[in-house]
Amino acid sequence: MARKPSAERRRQLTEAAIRAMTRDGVPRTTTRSIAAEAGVSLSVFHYCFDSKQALIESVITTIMDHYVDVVRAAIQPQPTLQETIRAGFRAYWDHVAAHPGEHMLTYELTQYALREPGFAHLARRQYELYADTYAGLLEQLRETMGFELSVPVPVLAGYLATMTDGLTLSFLALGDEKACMDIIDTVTDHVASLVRD
Amino acid sequence: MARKPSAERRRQLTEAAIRAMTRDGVPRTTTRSIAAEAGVSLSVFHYCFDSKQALIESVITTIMDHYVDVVRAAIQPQPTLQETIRAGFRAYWDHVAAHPGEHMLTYELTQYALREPGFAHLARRQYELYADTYAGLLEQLRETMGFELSVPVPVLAGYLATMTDGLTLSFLALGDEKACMDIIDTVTDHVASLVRD
DNA sequence: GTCTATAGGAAGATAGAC
DNA sequence: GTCTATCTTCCTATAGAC
Repeated sequence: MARKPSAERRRQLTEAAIRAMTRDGVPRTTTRSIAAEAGVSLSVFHYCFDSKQALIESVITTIMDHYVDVVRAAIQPQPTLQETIRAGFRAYWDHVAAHPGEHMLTYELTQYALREPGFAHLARRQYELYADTYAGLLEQLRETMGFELSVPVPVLAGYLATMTDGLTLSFLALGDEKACMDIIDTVTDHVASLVRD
Repeated sequence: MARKPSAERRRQLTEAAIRAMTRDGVPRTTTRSIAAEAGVSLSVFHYCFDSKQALIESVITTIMDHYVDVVRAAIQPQPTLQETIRAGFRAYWDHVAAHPGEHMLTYELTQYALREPGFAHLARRQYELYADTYAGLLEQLRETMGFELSVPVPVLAGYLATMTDGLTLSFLALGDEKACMDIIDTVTDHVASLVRD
């Protein structure tokens, strides 16, 4: 195999791990299967990462960045807040339907982080990031569109983040897209009712 | 060890498995640790269950029954729908705060069921049960209190189930009880606004 | 039904040559 | 930096005596 600098190998192994975990689930993904997916031998793995734990930490931070990009890309300002929320949910939803395994993986990694001693801060950061991303977008919309909310921005952001999370999980378990759309409609109507011009 | 009928041993092992999984997480719980927790030898385990998979199926169905009991016990009719929802969330919340590990376990088992071939129906049944439980309670309240809703009962039930699920996960990751209460207040206000006498 | 003992394999991590 | 070969440990599951 061609010699590569360690940093690039680490990226390569992290991406391979994400593919393997998406396909097989976190508990069934072994260092061997990751090395095979990356096309390198097992000892290359341990040359680049001190342990499997160290790789998983790299996977978690990488996945989190991907996830925030998805949410950020989904939310594009529309004429009204209600339309923005609805379009945002819809765009996010297309991503979930197209890549369910990736979203399932985020839940598995959250569970892993909550169980593994010393990893709890990663789960916390993940959920803070969700809420902060929504809060930033709401704040931005509030300024450009000039409306007021009858609920503090951080509370509404937490509400939307929680809703997104619950809906995704429900869809992964039930696969009932229509039920999710009905709920999204209820939520968007609710958000619209919180706007005061 | 005293001889016991197989059915009782199965119950004993299932309860021991739930304790071990709550403590150690699903992936780290081995047949050995379960047998040890139950105070029996490893071969007793395999005498009662064909495989580890068979035991986990027993664990999932048992946990689901427990969970529905918790939700059902939490929701007691109050003078108004809003108060009922609020009191229900609060009672459910006390259970989550008192037994976070148990609730974390339900998510781990959902993930397990979604990944394991032939177990997907268990995850689906679990989420159907959540929604059906809420729908039954809403229907019951609607009849005894005589109100109408501007949203179909199944949709509102799905909304509440999704919200419960998302909130629980958020609490497990962040541990921010106040943020959850703020969101619950927003939700209860929302539900109240859907009532038409 | 319950036990001890063990088969048989797969996991994470390392050794040492190149 | 990368390889093959191996160490050590732990797993699920079974065999066979009592």
